[in-house]
Amino acid sequence: MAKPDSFFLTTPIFYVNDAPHIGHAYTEVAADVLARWHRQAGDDTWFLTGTDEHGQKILRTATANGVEPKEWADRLVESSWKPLLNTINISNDDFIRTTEPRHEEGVAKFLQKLYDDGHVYAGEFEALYCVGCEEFKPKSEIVDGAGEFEGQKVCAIHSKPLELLQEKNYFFKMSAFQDRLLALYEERPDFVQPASARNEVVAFVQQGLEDLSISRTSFDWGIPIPWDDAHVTYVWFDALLNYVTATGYGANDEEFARRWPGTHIVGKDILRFHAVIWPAMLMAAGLEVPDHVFAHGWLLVGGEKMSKSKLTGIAPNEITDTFGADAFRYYFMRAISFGHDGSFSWEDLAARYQAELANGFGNLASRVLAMNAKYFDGRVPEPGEELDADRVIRDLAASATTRADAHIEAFAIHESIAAVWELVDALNGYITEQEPWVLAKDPAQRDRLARVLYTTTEGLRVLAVLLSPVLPEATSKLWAALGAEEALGALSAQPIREAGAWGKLSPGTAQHSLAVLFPRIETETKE
RNA sequence: GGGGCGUUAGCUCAGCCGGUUAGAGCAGCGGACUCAUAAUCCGUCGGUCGCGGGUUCAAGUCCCGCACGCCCUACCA
Repeated sequence: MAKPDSFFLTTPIFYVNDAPHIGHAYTEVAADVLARWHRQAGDDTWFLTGTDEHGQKILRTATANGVEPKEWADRLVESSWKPLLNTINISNDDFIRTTEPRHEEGVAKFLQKLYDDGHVYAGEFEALYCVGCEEFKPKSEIVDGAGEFEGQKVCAIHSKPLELLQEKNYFFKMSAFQDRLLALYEERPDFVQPASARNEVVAFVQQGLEDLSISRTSFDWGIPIPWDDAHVTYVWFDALLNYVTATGYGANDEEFARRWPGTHIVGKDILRFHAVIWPAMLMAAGLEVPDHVFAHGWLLVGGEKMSKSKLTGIAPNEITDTFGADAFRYYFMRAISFGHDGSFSWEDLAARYQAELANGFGNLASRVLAMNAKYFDGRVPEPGEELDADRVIRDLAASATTRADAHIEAFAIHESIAAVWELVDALNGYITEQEPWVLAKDPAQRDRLARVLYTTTEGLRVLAVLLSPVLPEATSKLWAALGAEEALGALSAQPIREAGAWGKLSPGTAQHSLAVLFPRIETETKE
């Protein structure tokens, strides 16, 4: 059992053959925000991501490009996937590739363990095979034939009849875990989240589980089955194991005990692998099941699921080139209820950037620092007596911090940001009501002016900390401008759950000029 | 075929176990203010809560039916 404050978070590993699009980036950002929050809260955080590099598809494209599959994977990892993490500012602690020795050795150990314990047997895998595709087809790619193939099953891609073939495979006795899985979902209602995802999983398992074919012989780009090297491991079985092979399974017991079990963030399209197959595998191996499996929704573009085949796929840098990584992160985390499908549109992105980031938060920072510079020589003012209006802000800072943390704990990232944003809005309103520029004209109101600006400055300090997991770049600039870097140390070292405690910035602290955090972006003319 | 989800202001969405005149943000309109990235603040316009029945003193909120959209119904990562 990992320590109570252990927080091990994962994303699915990228299938290297894909082209990165905002769906991949969305998963990464969500996980990154959670990881950054927990890390800054002082939890023993470990954030893992990586790449899935085996399987027939990769072998095929590599061959088509005239290179070895490993070389092909190397190329894609370096040219596409690692740069993606950079583009959106992901703070992963580790990056595992399924072609690394630590993974291949771990998978072999895991398989051998299951085999030795009688969870694996040799059997016949019978399925419909497409000669055109040169592979067995999943049900989703099998359709009823028409015309001359009326009454037959045909390949969805080639529209040609499929052949029923057998292949000797090793099977994992997943069916034996049906009752234990159902008991798991029952006893731990938050194991699969959100509830809608849990319901689907329960309904699925209740229909009855079949055993899972976990080896292939028709190609060799994969991890060999330890006791029979004529077979390679089925890619999903291989891929899921990255979560434990990256944290020391079978190699570093201390590290493994420290990290596992973890929490998985996945897209709802691969929920079943993580909420059914994966826990069954772990049970068979005598390991703990994950803490949570959280399925997020899809990004909808024009009301449809985003996909590259429909030309709705958008590369993350198309957005970050114009709006920046912070805006990318903020937009998807704020505008979409985490766990639900969400609509993406350029109009909405641009509108929120303008209204919320530029006019709301960015401008707030500008006006406060400008007044400190103008009225207090660029230093944190020595505050006068606190009045009710000031106390309201202080209380809100504390309550927003508490609520934001609770929402993160519940994977409600959008709610967390909304709670923090109440402080942004309240500060803008407070400034307008207190009219510091009027106070500044009356020497008798000097203390009052100082209190008002002290309140807003502390408010900014709280915001910088609370928003740093979502807006790492902008908050870092703000932190430096507040003078907090010298006075309080690095932003990333500020305990986030205590951000709302008032009075951290001492009067007299020297501040610095702040470059515009979110510059206005000229509205593009639509063609 | 079976199962599940969704349908609330122009747009994107909140509305928990049914209970005062259905909410937010954005967009629109009017006003205030000037510290600030022509930004902020206030006010205001705007909804047959998909349709039809039913239960109830009371339904967006529970039940039944219908329409439209989407998802799942096992080995594509």
